[in-house]
Amino acid sequence: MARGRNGNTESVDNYLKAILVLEEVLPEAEGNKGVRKEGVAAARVTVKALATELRVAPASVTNMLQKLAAAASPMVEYERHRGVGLSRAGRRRALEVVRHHRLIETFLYEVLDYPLDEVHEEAERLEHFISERFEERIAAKLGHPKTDPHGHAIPAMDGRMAARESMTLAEVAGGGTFLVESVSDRDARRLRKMEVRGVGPGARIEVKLRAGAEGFRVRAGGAGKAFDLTLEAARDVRIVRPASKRTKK
Amino acid sequence: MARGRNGNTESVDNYLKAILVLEEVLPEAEGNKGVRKEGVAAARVTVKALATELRVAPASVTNMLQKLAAAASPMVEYERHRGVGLSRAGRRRALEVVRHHRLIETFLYEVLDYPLDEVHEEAERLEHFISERFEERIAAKLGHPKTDPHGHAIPAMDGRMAARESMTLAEVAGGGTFLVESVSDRDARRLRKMEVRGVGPGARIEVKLRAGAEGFRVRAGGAGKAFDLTLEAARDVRIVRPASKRTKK
DNA sequence: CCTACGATTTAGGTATACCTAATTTAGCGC
DNA sequence: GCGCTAAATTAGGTATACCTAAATCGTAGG
Repeated sequence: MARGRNGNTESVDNYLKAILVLEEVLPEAEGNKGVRKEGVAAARVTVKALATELRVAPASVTNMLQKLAAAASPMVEYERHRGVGLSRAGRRRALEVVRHHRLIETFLYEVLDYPLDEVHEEAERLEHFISERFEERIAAKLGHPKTDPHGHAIPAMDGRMAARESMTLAEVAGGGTFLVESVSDRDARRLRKMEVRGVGPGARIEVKLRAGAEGFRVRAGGAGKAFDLTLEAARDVRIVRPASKRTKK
Repeated sequence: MARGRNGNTESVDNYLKAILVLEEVLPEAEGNKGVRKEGVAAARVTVKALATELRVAPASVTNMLQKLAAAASPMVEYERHRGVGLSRAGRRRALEVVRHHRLIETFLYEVLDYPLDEVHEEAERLEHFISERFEERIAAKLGHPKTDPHGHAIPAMDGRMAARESMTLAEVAGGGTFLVESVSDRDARRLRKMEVRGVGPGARIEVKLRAGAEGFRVRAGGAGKAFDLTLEAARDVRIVRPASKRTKK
């Protein structure tokens, strides 16, 4: 039970969202070393990746995918043993849920003065249950923002979203000065840590490779103290290359 | 699945809320003609009444009550064939859900500029999913309001709620002038109709018994046009007796 | 080419929350 | 005190979304 405003259950929406995330991330993630067979549309998402992302047993994923793919107008393209991708309708819905999530986060932060590291959890729950009206009203109240407080782009109503030219901090080869585009909201502790150190969207950071160990040494905006980031953590920070004058709110 | 912020499912919360409503309404409703056996604590809510309120089959209610009553610390006092009542814990939770509902309604109306007749539906869904933090933040934003936009009292955090001295319009014997305390939000059409006619919380209305038919002829605040209300509709309007200077926001 | 391993799927089970149909119970009128 | 009826309960079934354990598939390495 427990259906969101549209006809999907909360579970289904979560599967769609997870597929979207994994589809977008795959071409950059390791384990898929840039080699993509020509002609093949988009990287297919594996059952295992979905199971991990959703913290669910692989068998549960297979079951759900079979059901989704069997629907009248499926949200998902699925072939046994060959992974899944979103159909056009599925992508539309997934982007709508992401839009909800990011608008809610922005709203909690801007209007309800939530601490930055608490917005994600609340948005994760509410994203499934708000109506179109609610979405529209908070978007209007916020002046139709383009990004959420973590720096992530908010998809437009029609599902379009600004393409990103950014890279993750983990991909930085030599070090240098960068502008922070976004910081992942998935780990609240890490997020708070970064926030305290002055690393947030729009911040200018200096990055050095860490001598000896893996990872980076980072100093924010001149003001902050330098601190270390593991490779793992660096993967959660997206940066823009040349530290131009470009400013993000 | 789909649990609200506490451990209850959405369904369980809805049962608790329904029991609360029926417990409070019973002593005034017909079919229970004021005769209550002395000593008996509170009117017990029947399975049938719950089934009707929740739009669910009676068998489903029996099942659910058995499960609720069998819990470690039950939210409900239930004996086969003798109806249900809320336990202390159950009443606390039910009042919390009502508090959520009414705060959300107020928030949607005041902050997000919802039309009055749309707040109920949205609140009905969201009340189960907001966190304590969300509740606290909107209450603060609104200045800890005492009533929602329909004129219903908002329970305090500790579950206490202003006792009401009001009566329903349906109980008016002869007619006269009254102050509107509240208008039920359960029927959006009716609510909109009343709003257009100027009948809302705080309004002063003149009431006459309708000649011939059942029901009432009502005129709001001198300004509005007179119109008819069925007995049914009159039961959804609560009024305060002497039309004193008392003002409600 | 063929095998072994990891990924995937199938089979069978749990819990929630509904349903309908059949049965039982309470209590009223006579 | 009996029977009748409405209310309540039991019995058995559905759908969702999980789970574990047991098969099976695909493919990379030998």
